Amino acid sequence: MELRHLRYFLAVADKLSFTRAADHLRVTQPTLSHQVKALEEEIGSVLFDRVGRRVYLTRSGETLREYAQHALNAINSATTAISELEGLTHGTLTIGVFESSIGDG
Amino acid sequence: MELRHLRYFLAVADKLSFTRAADHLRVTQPTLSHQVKALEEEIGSVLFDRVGRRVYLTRSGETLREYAQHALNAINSATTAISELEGLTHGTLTIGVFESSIGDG
DNA sequence: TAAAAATACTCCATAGGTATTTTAT
DNA sequence: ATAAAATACCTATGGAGTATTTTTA
Repeated sequence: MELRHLRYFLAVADKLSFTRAADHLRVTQPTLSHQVKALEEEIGSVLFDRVGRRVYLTRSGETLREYAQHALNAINSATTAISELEGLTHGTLTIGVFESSIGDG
Repeated sequence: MELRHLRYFLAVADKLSFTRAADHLRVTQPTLSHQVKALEEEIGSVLFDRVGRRVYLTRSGETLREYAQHALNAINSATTAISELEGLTHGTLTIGVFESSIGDG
């Protein structure tokens, strides 16, 4: 399982449509269908009921949706936190320049 | 970013050694070095200080370690929860068979 | 000089695309 | 007849490997 699978799965769970989710993700519908199917096969559980053209989450799908959202939230938090760390480093450097300019005049 | 990056990163963070982490993950050391470097470039932050042969986590690395562990824990919880759902389905079927055998004898 | 990380390259597995078919409205 | 998902097939990106170099303890 990779984050790609979770991102694709969540888009379909959100739109309840492979076509609209694919459009949103800027990938093609067959790519999305294939990746979601691969995920279902890997975890050994069907995530969506394909009833005609309509798509619904199964119990497994609803369960995965919650945990997958938590996982992606954690990753977003990580990148934000690291950006802030990097930002602080820049901030410190900027203050150093500012202070030396005070000493000069 | 993919889960592979996080799994590899966490292994190095745990062992503080690319060689031993690679051995643990059953991949080669160059593969691991390359993937960790790709992760560092993607998030725009160095995750490990390579001091000679020694490897230490940077502040960014320590930060990512926490969030990455949360993300992977969520995914483990998801697969466990879904397995239990699938297990329950099996259990229900088994009970059905048991009940019909009571009716017959 | 030995041990570990980085680099250079090669290969192939697979993500993603196009074309088409299937299936319900 | 139409719209959406599935399937078949193809391409090419990049993940992973082998060989080697660099570095330092």
